[in-house]
Amino acid sequence: MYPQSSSTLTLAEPQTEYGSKNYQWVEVLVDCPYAEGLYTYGIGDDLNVKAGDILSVPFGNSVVGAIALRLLLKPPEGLEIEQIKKVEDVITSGFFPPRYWELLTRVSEYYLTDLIYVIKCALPPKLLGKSQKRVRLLFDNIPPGAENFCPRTAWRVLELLQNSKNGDYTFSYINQKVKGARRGINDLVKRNWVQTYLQPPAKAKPKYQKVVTFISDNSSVTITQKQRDVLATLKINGGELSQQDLMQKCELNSNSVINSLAKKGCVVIQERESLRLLQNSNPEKDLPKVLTQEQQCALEKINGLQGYNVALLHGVTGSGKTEVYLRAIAPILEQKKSALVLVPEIGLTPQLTDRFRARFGQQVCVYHSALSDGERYDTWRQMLTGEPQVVIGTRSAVFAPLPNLGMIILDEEHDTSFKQSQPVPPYHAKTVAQWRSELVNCPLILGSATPSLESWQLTTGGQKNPELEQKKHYLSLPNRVYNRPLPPVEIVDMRHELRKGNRSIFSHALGNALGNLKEEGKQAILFISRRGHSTFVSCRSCGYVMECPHCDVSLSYHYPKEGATQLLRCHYCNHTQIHPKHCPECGSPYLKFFGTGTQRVLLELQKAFPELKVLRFDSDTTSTKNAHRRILEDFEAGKADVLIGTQMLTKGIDLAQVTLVGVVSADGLLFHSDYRASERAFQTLTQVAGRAGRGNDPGQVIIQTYSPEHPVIGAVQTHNYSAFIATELEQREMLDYPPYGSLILLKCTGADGNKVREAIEAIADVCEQILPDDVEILGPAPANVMRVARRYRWQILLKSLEPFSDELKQQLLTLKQYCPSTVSFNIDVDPIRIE
DNA sequence: AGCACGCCGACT
DNA sequence: GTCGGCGTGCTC
Repeated sequence: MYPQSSSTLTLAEPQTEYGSKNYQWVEVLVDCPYAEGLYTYGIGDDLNVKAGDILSVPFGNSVVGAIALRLLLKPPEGLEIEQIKKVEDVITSGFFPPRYWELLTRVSEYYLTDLIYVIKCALPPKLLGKSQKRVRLLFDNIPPGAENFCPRTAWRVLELLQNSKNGDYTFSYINQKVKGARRGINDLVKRNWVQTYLQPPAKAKPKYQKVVTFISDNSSVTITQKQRDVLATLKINGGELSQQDLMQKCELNSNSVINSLAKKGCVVIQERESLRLLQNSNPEKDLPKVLTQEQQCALEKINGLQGYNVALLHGVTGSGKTEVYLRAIAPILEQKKSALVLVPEIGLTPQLTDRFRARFGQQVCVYHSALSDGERYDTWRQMLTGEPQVVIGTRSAVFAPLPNLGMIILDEEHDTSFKQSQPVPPYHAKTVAQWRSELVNCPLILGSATPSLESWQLTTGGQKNPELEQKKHYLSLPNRVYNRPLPPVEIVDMRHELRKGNRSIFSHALGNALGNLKEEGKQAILFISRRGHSTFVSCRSCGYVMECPHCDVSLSYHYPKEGATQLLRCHYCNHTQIHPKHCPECGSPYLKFFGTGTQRVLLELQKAFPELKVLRFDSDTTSTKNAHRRILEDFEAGKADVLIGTQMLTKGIDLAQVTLVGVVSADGLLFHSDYRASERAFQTLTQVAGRAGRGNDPGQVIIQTYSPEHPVIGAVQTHNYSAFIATELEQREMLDYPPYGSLILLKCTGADGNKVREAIEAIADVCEQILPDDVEILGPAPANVMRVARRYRWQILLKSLEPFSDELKQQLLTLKQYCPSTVSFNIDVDPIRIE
């Protein structure tokens, strides 16, 4: 199926026998865009290179990361020996678990992305770092009055360097500050006033640690009392300790005692890689809970799965999906295999991680982008060991290099953050997870309270492929644990409130419920679909709307707290400016705010209910590390009565004290042009509503809207998922949208609007010619917001009832040639958001 | 992508 | 002549 990759594939597998043959050359894939194809390097005597190793090699003018694909006994034809450079260093040796290459090449081919990009996203950051060219000032060589001797550009470079702290900048920085810096630098180099040098890539080096292992104590040599103590301590601790720990336990000030023991052959000291793993919270042991009959039933099904199978665990909010995961993983670990748990955003699910840690202790590790590079590197190395473990991670953890994978779980599988179109490859973690479980032949569990239409269709609809039909399962948890009811959902028509003379953002019902909160000692969550204060600012006199100078959108008003600076901010490019006192168009002082954001709700809430303590939970307040956890912990500890937030509130928050959930306005979710808008709105509202009544006290949900007749609102109110999904599927089928048809989005962006438009039109013309009739070409059309951060965006949507063939997709890659260099071209396979 | 190289017009 | 701009092509 993947002919061009299969040859390199088998050779890169770790089990390949290298024997004692003397390989002198290696074919590598270099980490350099536009340098597709293989390059050959020589291997020095000092290095031991194997297929699958990660190397650093000289390439052009710099040192780049590379992956060794296969070893060669002689250099390829048509290449002079003198041309071949030598491998500089081995960064990491042999990490590819079985079938791993196949997974990577499959991602590369399906998502039309160079293999090297896929490899990069599978590896921890900085592992394939590129070296930087830097320029350093040679202070002693510069004569006084140097400016009179050299040309203008050279002088400007010199001046820049002299004004810097160390007289040392990167080449690209100088190039950016001084135009035509290259010549200037060359001139200065000739005069020997500056020096250029390459800074090698910052390698994520493993940290080594000395480990002392007990060997014997009945040796013929005599040992001292101190030495006897050390040996005793070692034996008590399982015969092995790190030198550091041992010294501490025995109150030794140096390693001399241990060294003399090693000389006598009583112990051995080894250098071993130590892993800087996160071991902060060590929660109490969590024991398996008594399962409901439904949980038991689902668990038995999962435990019975042999090899590749897809199971959708559809459990309403609060039905105890996590407990099912935990119980499903336990036997996997007993079989000495590992499990992979994928979650939408790790920062939002500290509770899930804690729960796993409490159950499985040190066997759990977490892998996501909020970790420092060092932590990520260590976690990654730790996975390679093959020890049975549970890896909890976000999207990219689907590539976790676990050699004995026994199960993959995708929690909150409906979440759209599993698919991102930037940076490349634009993969969907669910799709990749499915491939991976197929390749390593293990079950895939998809869990959600609001399954995506794709997963629903996959596991409940009929499958054309009879093999898949046998391997799909639908497991349902329709009730909450302890027979807790789902919270009743009250819909408030805000037009009605207005007619009754209530101009506040809180309806009568929501206001009442908030007013009773303190008395009842309960907590509430308020959901707002937007951050900031107001969504746009407009002049009452002339109607002028404040707009972002770089994007085609209006600016949002930010007013974090009383007395703070009033700001206007663009939510697309983050442009920020001070809120003007007067309209820039007509000078009128009457500027009015429209729309409701988190800040405004916060201020209004404090005004109406000064006795309530409030916490805000959105990307403005959670940008720092661990902020999510801190805010949630404070809230859980009762340090506030109300938690106000955006979409983040929908994900995995399980707080027993919350009885009231208020949606300040559902309207922001209901009206989007996107074909998935309804599905997403339904999921968001249902998930938010599900935060209520998870403890022993019953919950209550109030949704405010100006369009109560909207079908999504009705479905959320009645908790009727299947009815909603049936109508939604019908509409998708009618229009050939996923899960029935397939989509590919072609995007062109660039600073010159006309150029972008010309390029996309040329591409559309070619598409008409090369694509078969059954592929529908929608567009070209400008993106919903045509200009973002000064760049114009146009797109073409390709729609096909049959999946796009590999040949056809390859043809799409050739479309890039119709874009001039100033216009960038991007292909998004299976786009999830079309805007 | 960088970066060199080479060609061309403008200016001291 | 020299400087600066820009298009083309290469990296084992």
